[in-house]
Amino acid sequence: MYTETPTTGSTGPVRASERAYRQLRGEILDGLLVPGTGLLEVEQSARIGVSRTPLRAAIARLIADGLVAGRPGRGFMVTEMSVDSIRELYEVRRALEEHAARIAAERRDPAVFEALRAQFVAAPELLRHGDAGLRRYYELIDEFDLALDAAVANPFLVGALAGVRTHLARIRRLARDNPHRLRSAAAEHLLIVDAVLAGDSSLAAHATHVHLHQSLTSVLGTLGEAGVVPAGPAPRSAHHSHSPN
Amino acid sequence: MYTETPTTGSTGPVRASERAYRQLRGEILDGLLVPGTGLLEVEQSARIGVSRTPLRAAIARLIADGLVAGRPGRGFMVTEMSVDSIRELYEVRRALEEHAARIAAERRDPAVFEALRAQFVAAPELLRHGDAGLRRYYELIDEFDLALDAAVANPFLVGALAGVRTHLARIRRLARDNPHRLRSAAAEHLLIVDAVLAGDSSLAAHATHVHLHQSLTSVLGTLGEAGVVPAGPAPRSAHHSHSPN
DNA sequence: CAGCAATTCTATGTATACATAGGGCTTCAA
DNA sequence: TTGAAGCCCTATGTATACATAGAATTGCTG
Repeated sequence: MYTETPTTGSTGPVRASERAYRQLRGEILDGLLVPGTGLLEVEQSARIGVSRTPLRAAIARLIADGLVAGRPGRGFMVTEMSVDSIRELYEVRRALEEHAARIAAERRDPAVFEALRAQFVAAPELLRHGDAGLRRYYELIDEFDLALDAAVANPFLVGALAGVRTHLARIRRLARDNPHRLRSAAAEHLLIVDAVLAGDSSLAAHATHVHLHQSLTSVLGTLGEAGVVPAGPAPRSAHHSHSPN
Repeated sequence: MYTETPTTGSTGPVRASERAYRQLRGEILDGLLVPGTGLLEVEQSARIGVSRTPLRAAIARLIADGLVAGRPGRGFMVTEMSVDSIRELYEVRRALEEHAARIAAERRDPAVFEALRAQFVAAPELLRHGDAGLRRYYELIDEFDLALDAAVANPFLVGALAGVRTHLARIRRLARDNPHRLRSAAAEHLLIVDAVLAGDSSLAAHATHVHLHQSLTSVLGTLGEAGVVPAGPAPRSAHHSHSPN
């Protein structure tokens, strides 16, 4: 309460670069900044209300996240999400999440996954409660991811998964899940949770594989119906591509 | 010798931030900047010969790479490499490289891996030629990695692997490989190449698993002999940990 | 009318000056 | 002597002014 806002609560760091980063990232993930949009430093810094310096820091982080690509001389651009890149993303996601599920089954805290299990059992009911239920369902997915992260207890793996999930958020927005798919997904999640609870690492990995296969199939199906860019020139270099040598 | 050379050829971008990034990254990977070293902006910018602005950009990239961690208020620090973090790194590395090997076996260009095969067959001979041979051997490993990257043709996976390999370079420096281990490693690589050539994705994955297991065992053995930090407080967050929400 | 080249304009890259926050040290009091 | 409180100093965070490179446009020439 020393500044202007009384008590913002948990929003501790009010650094300008942090604000710029969160706003731009949110807008890209929400699709407000359409892929291909050129990000001009002066324009964006004026819009967000920060100087060019913190905005450059924000853009640097977005480039590291793979959400923004810098053209050689001319400006920056929100990266595209082609169907090919979605396939590629799921390829990495499978590798990481299968491994994470396998490890989680070995190291999990039973109490946490018992609680998750109960919620996934109730998920189909949840999905009958319109938009609010849908939001709650996605929160449940986030809790599941967090529980998995805590179980694997591996900063490298968690970091890699975080990078994948970033791009996943963009895809989730493109492909509007239908209720039927969501109910199936809940059942698949339940199986994974059960496997983790039982300490069955092999089943956890295979169930994750199946779930991601179904998820990708659904996403590609939705995108096939709608008019999404069918192939695209591929988003050069997903993560940071600063090759030092 | 990079500064005043008239035409360095392929080294196009002479941006100050790029120079600072490469120099700092190289020094961290080579162990010149000991883990735990505090990086002061003014000090480093004066030493490297750039202003604070490009140096901050360089540090931002190093943070994204996981080589540098920023303390809340007070400065930056070269991240530690504990034995635990090495185990964690190899856990991710196994997941990614097994998957990459599996995919490479399906999509590889036979000619490329034929050439690699010949070189790995000749590797044991190479390792009898002292330091020059050793350098050539490591170049061969790099060629192998590049061939794998080209075969998987997945920017996301390649990017994730690049991140892992960055940290691996630091470990490689800590754990001086003995000639016996290198000969075994060459044989293991040969098996992987053969599996990829044969299009046997399952064998490629399993051979990679075995190779990485042996590699980790060797590294941990070497570190056990020498006096390396046995556990450490774990390097908080390997990759970027800017949680937006 | 088409192609090439020079110029200009724009947006990034860099440097520096200023604001601010956090930590360490000193000093005073109990 | 020890504890705490306040001051100072240092290092990061931010803003702005300047340099520079690349691209598009426009004009000229064949």
